[in-house]
Amino acid sequence: MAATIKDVAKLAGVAVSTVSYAMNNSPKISEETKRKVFRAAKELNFRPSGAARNLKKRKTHTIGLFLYDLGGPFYSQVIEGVQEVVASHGFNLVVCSTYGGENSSAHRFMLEQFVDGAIIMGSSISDSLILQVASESFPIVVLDRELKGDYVHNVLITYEQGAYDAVSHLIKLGRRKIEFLSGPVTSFDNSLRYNGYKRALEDHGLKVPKKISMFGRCLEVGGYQAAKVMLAGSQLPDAIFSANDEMAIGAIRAMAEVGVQVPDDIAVVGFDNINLGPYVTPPLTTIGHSKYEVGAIATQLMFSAQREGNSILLPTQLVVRNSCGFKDSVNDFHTP
Amino acid sequence: MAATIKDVAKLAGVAVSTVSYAMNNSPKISEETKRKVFRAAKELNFRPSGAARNLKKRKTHTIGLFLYDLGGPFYSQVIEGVQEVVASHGFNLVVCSTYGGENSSAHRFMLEQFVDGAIIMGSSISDSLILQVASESFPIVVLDRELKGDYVHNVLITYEQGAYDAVSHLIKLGRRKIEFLSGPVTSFDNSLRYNGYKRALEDHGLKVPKKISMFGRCLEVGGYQAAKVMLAGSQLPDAIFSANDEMAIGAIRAMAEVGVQVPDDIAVVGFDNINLGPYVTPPLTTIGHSKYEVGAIATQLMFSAQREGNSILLPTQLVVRNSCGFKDSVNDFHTP
DNA sequence: CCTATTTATCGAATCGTTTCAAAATCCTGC
DNA sequence: GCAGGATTTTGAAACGATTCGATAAATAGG
Repeated sequence: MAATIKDVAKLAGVAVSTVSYAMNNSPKISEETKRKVFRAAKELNFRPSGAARNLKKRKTHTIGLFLYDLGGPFYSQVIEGVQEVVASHGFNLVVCSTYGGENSSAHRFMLEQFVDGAIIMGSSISDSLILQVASESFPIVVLDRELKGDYVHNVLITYEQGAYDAVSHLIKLGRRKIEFLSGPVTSFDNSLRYNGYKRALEDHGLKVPKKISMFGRCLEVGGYQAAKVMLAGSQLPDAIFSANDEMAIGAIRAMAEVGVQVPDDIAVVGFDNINLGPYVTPPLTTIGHSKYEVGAIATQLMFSAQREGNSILLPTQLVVRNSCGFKDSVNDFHTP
Repeated sequence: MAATIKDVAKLAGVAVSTVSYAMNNSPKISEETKRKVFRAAKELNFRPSGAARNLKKRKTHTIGLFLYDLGGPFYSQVIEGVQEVVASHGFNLVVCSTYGGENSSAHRFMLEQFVDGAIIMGSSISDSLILQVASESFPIVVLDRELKGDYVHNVLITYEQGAYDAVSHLIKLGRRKIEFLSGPVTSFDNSLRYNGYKRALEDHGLKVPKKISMFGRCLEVGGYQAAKVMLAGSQLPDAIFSANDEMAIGAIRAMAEVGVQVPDDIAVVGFDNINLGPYVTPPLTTIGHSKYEVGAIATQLMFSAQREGNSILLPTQLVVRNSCGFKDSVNDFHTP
């Protein structure tokens, strides 16, 4: 099998501890001995066992980023932010999925202390597990919920305000009958968006229609189907506020199919400002937030090693494009 | 600190080995003792150390997926394919970046045997390292190059043929002066695409123009800039074959800005069939390949545990949309 | 009732490193 | 040439689980 430090020691004619020091480039070891050790190590193709090292040091030098669904387009920028900061600290980063509940890789890694810290997004890891494992040697940052506890930090986004802004924008443009295209009702993010939507309507003296249910996952096809159902109804709204861009795009497709004009007949505003937004017809008005920053800040928070849970709130911006019927782009921060 | 198996043993009044057996639900242990042990474990909030387990078992039960850039939109479906198959084997999956060469997480994980197998995509992990570490207990699948060795498998895609098909399609539609928008010249994928392009031109008796260099990374903005340079030249081509969709989309944007009509003036064909393709104006004709399948098959290959390196070749398909001037969609397999 | 057999538990060795404290070796100045 | 300090090297004890073989306890058969 693979050579161990013992084999190297034997071949180099020194003690095991000497090899260890040499491999770690300790100044205690003379240059000559180091050379001998390196030569032996190379000859045996020696590679130190991470498992043994981790066990002895009780550290893994690795941070975990736990996401529900690794494939999601939304995540990629968050990942980049995390990656960058983790690397700048000289740590390793592993990204893994929380899909599968108790049996997910993420779950196991948290329990078995495979990582020295975690950034968690997209639920499916319970609050209680997080509170159970968070500690000085295992700080945790959650991105998708408010959770207080020692060594548990939050990075949140002003989703409620963002939704408020989106809907206010629609109202300002003269829309009165604005429906909400909802994501999964259990989602914290979704309910914030709904609250903002509701508050905006109420503040402007409009009555709040009943929620539109959505079909399947919170994706393009869900928006498509929801819009189809809506279009089959009697009273069409004059605007739709969608809990995310994917669904908004699906809704636009559904409307295009039956000849409903966006934005002339119905205005649409999405949420998240995904890359696709500027490319659809009409280009999607949406609420943006800086995903890279979320990742980067979350990671910094994790490394800050404070006991008391910190909570950071990041802003959203209205990104005006065409789908709401207001052509002059005010602050289109993602023109491709 | 965290409780160890020893503490549990003491509290439960049994031997360490008994706790171990109990925690692993061995039938050797009586139900009563198990209950005692579980109670003690819960009370101490005991969580077994993965590092210790890995060391003793010399297995991590984890597969690594090593990508250059975790954020890439292209990867997400590959990741899903891998994730699914890995999970179906009851293994953990970690995704990590090869960015940073010797210091990348991926590099360290390979050396330190943090994973029991690896799927590698996007170079930056050298052939020699792969050959060095591949073994019966560490099978490797590479997705981006041809590499032969024991326990090293390849999953390749008929990129050359795909490019040939794309260019032939353009020629069939009457285009004669077809330029190539190149990705990084060092890339294996890119050179296959170039070869297919060249062969198609030659087979049809057309002369091969000199390559268009590209600017920056192989992204939308690279295509945009390259097209700008091209448009500034005297002799415009009547078609562009782009090494990937992102650059094709950038090129289309550049042309739209100066009033060059796609596809009337210049036809454009991309490569990869990314999600964005159907949404741009005009919808992008491209060469598709099944990314999910690549991931799934690669993973199966990895678990197959064969010594002799296997090589699997997956096909590409021409996806006709509008950007090449042929409206009737023949086999648009990604209508959203 | 005693041996034979099964069933439960235990002790100790082990996985491959790190690291402390002790031992060995090397200097340096007198 | 040697005491005493600095420098190198070493041995052994961890780290926290698993697992083999041995022991102890329970059950069964005659």
